[in-house]
Amino acid sequence: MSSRTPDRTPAEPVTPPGDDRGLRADARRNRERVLRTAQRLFAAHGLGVPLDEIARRAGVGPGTVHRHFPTKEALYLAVAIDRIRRLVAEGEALAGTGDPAALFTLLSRMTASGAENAAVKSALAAAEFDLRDAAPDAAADLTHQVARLLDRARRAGVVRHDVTADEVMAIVAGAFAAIRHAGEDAGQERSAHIAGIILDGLRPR
Amino acid sequence: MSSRTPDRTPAEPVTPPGDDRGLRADARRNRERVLRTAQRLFAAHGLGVPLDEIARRAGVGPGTVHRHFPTKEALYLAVAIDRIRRLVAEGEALAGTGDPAALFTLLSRMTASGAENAAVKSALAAAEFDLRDAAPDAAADLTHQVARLLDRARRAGVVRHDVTADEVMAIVAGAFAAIRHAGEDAGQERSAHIAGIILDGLRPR
Amino acid sequence: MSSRTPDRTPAEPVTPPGDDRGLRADARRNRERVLRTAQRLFAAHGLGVPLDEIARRAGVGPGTVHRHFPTKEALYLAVAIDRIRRLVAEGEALAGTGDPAALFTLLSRMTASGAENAAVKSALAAAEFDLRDAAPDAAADLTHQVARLLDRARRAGVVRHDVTADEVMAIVAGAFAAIRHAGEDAGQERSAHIAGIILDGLRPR
Amino acid sequence: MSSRTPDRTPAEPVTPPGDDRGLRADARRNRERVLRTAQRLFAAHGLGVPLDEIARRAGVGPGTVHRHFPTKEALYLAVAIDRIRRLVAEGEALAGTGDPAALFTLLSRMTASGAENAAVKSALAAAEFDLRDAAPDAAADLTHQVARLLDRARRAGVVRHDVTADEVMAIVAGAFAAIRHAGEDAGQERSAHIAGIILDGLRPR
DNA sequence: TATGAATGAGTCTTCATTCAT
DNA sequence: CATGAATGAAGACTCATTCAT
Repeated sequence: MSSRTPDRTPAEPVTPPGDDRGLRADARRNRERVLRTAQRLFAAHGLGVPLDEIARRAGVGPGTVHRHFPTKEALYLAVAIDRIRRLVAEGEALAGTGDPAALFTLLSRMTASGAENAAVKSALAAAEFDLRDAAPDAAADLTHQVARLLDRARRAGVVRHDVTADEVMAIVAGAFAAIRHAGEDAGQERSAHIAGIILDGLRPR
Repeated sequence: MSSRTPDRTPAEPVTPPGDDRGLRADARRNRERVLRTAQRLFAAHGLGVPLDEIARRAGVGPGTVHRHFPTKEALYLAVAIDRIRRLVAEGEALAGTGDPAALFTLLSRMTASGAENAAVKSALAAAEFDLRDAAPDAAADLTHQVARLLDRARRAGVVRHDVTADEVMAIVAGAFAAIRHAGEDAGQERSAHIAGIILDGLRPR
Repeated sequence: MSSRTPDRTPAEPVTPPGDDRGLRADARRNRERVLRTAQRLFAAHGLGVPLDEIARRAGVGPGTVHRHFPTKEALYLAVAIDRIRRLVAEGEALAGTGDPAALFTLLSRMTASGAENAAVKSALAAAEFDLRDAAPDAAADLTHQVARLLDRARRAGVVRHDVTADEVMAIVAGAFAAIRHAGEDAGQERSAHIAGIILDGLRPR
Repeated sequence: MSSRTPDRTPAEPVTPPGDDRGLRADARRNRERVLRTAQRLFAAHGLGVPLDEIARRAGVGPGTVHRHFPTKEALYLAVAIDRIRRLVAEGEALAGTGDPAALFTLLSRMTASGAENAAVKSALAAAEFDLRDAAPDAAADLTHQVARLLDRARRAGVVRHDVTADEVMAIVAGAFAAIRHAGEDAGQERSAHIAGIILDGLRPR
């Protein structure tokens, strides 16, 4: 590349960056495709999906997967962290509204099923690896976000008092599992119903 | 049982037998050891534990594991079915008491953590294979048992009306996952608390 | 056994003995059943048949097979030697008739298909182990028998002169293989035809 | 070929390609090495040779063998099909010469021993798996080729009339077995002699 | 002695990771 | 940088052989 095109990079970080800053456009596109494909496949078939399969579905070679994610665990992590970042961002936005029931809105969104959340369901519910060990920062951010909303809800009297943010997180993970247990084919409505029942347990008696 | 009815079960083992009737004494002992070891290891480390590891820990050769459980899937199943059988038996006993809240007693027992239930947690929560496909009879028995108790609880007005037996099963699976998510080290009390919150969602508003 | 029944063993060796002299009646019967079953299964499915399968089909436990034939190779050998012994006996009988074409009669009988010879076909044709290494005596006996008949046929001018007994043996092995290649379902007639063509090659031009 | 026809095959490899077209140079080289090693070892020690041994001798890892031949059976097949392809090609060439005795030339070549044919000997003679089931096309091609030459030989009166192409194939298989039976160490001359005697059976009486 | 359960070395196969093209 | 072939350490499973009942 000639020195005539130096003005390209400074404008970059519009979208929340992963670890893909400073990559060539094609490299970034590949990283993104691998990440999305991995989310889809992990969610659908568990963490046992072969990397070669992910590479094939993403339309790249296995070597490319390893260039971006040096080990399989790194790919798990990237998938989970990516989802969590989005949830934290959502929580941030909800916190801005001042709604005392924002906690439930966030939790509902988290459990609202659909392909989008499948990866989180899988990653958290499967518990085959523990996010809190692997990506303490991201997990802490999310828990912290939840803690803020929980605090507010508590002050407004819309949530029971004997529950901690950690427990809320565990219960959300449980809701994921329940939905997943109800079956892939359960449908939005059924899933929402189940999640609703579980979240109802959080309301004051 | 009073000592007045000694002619009923003298030849019968006390615990409900698995598929191990008619085996030689040593074979039954080994089968049992493998099954227990598998429960423990699956619960602790997921379904990915090598069979050779299970064999080693059970103090037998890998061939012995295969004699009793021809494939790894057969071992998963045997573990899960064994646990479910016990739950069904518990449900049977509770049904006999006439307590209208027996449903919650059973669910609490199901979720009551401890090594004993760890395998069910793992087997159901992981959902890496679906019991309802693999052992329809055992799963149906359990659901049926739950349905009976749910019906009674409904008539007594101690459970919300908009929930089905299948949904209760899903919610229990969710509670397993939540407990598991809370961590191996969470302790009985904490686990019971989380399960309690989730089950509270089932009570009438 | 009391000393009052010492007259039993001397009368034994009426049928050509295997290695089963001095066995109890039931033990001998088991040995025989294993041998026949092995012949049948080796012929039908090759030397790879599991010993457990042979045991099961013979209606005995695997331990019993090993009592009589300490290794699998010992069983191969016993099967092959048994067949060869019978062929040598047949050759002996034919040699007594004085028929100059007795060689062809023997060879035809050897190739005459049917279950009876299947084991030899397998054992010789497969050549997965070499009889001449493993049971030099039996093989030498048979070759020697063939040599005698070959010599006589030669003197009568009914066989080509440029062929040795070893080559005749090889050609017979070839005929076995040809019949086997023609298919299990070929039928007596077809098999005889093929064997006939091959043996015709031995006649003087 | 004279130098006057250079425009026919410039871009074509000389040996008929297997399924290795379009492979990278190193991949093709490895595939070839595995194939040749497998031919050699199958011929020398039967189909029971461990894949790991083949890999080791070929100087590749076991995974590489599986990349090219996903199962062991696929490797058997590839070996056998490769040999048959060459024989069909030879038959094709011989058919072009117009020689009425071309059948015998082809059969002699087929039976001509040496390392080259060892694999076919093994594959056909062992009959542990049936080519006609596994690779009907290749086997049919060869039989068809033989049928053509047989027909021509019959019209020229150099072969007996009561023999079919299938029987010729069986007899060739028998000749393989006979040669093999005569021993690895028999030498070209001895092998040719035995094969000659067997093929003589095909000539008119 | 017969049985059949147990053993454990050995087999095929998979797949995360490395490296030549 | 991307590709995809190669690697090789496991993993599930088989089966000849041994040994307790």
